[in-house]
Amino acid sequence: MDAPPKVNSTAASLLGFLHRQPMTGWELVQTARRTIGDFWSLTPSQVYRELNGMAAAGLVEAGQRGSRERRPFTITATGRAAFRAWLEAGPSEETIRMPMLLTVLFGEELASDRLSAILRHQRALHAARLAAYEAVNTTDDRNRRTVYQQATLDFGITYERAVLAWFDRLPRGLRGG
Amino acid sequence: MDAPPKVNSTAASLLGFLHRQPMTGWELVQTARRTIGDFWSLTPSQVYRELNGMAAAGLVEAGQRGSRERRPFTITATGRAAFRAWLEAGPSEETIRMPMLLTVLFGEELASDRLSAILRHQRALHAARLAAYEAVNTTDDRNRRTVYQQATLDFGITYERAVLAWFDRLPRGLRGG
DNA sequence: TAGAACATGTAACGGGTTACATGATTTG
DNA sequence: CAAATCATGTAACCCGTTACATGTTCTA
Repeated sequence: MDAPPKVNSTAASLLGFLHRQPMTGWELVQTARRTIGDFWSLTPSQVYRELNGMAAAGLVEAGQRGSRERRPFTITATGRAAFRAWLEAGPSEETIRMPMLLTVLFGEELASDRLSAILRHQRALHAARLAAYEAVNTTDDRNRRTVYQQATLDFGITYERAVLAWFDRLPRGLRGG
Repeated sequence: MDAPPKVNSTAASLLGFLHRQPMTGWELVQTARRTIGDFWSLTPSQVYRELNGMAAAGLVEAGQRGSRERRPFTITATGRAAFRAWLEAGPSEETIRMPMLLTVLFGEELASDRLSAILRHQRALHAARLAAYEAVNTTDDRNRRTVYQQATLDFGITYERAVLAWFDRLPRGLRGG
């Protein structure tokens, strides 16, 4: 009857990965980078801290230390319940923070060639990200991805294409010569 | 020769607004919500804390308290230098955090009608945001907006349209219905 | 004139970021 | 075998969020 402890999205994601098998902190870092890194950033520090916190709260259990101080964590029944509660609650509200748009908004204070140089650089970063997504999308075997994984990849591609289209529709004054 | 103190994007934005005239914390909150609120969230608490910090660092100066404990802040020469340094440096790297995509990725753990209900709700939120942007774009006098303001508005519209298109291309299993 | 909304803050917490430490393993 | 890199963490800081307090002005 006790409600399971509330977890944040980072902790919940770790619990999600631990459903399949026990993992060490490092393995979780790698898994997270690979599977959610494109839309949910995290650092090793966070992972180790969350694991300690979740162990204290009984959501995971630490196993025996192996070589190199490596310590596998196993999800508990409480951990599964906490993950499920987080998932059922639906996504928390998206907080949009776009540093580039701050630069654009205050752009009149900048020399116009400096602003357009900054924007061209930003465009290149987005173009590179799009290329990476499309490479994965076309090269890798599609059947290796679940519909859920494919949906997140599609989001990335759709987003980056839209951003590039925005760059290319900027007035000349901002886009540069 | 002394490098100006480094400021974060929130503090820098406040300095940007203070270029025109001295403002109180509350006025800054309103101005920020109105002009950058769509792509840079901030709370009154942050504003008051940043103002105190910047006053201690000599970037702004607090004026006489007026009625209702109201206290106007004026930007200093150091403050202008710090703002300029922040602006010249270009935007910090965008950290993308999309809680909704976490829900999608772990979606196979959810009952499929629950997932599609969540996604339909999210779609409605984005549709509402797009409608609000487009209302501003078509109703308000375009000549009241600088090219910089128009560019950020265009970004919002482009982004929300792309997100809606993504929703509408999801496989039936995720979209429901 | 009582209650609502406005305006101005402080305090505490949560969690993301950065810096640092240290032993294990790999590689030149 | 020395240097680089891997792996595992701790500590401190920064800053966004939430909760709370309090006086002021407006409105029914």
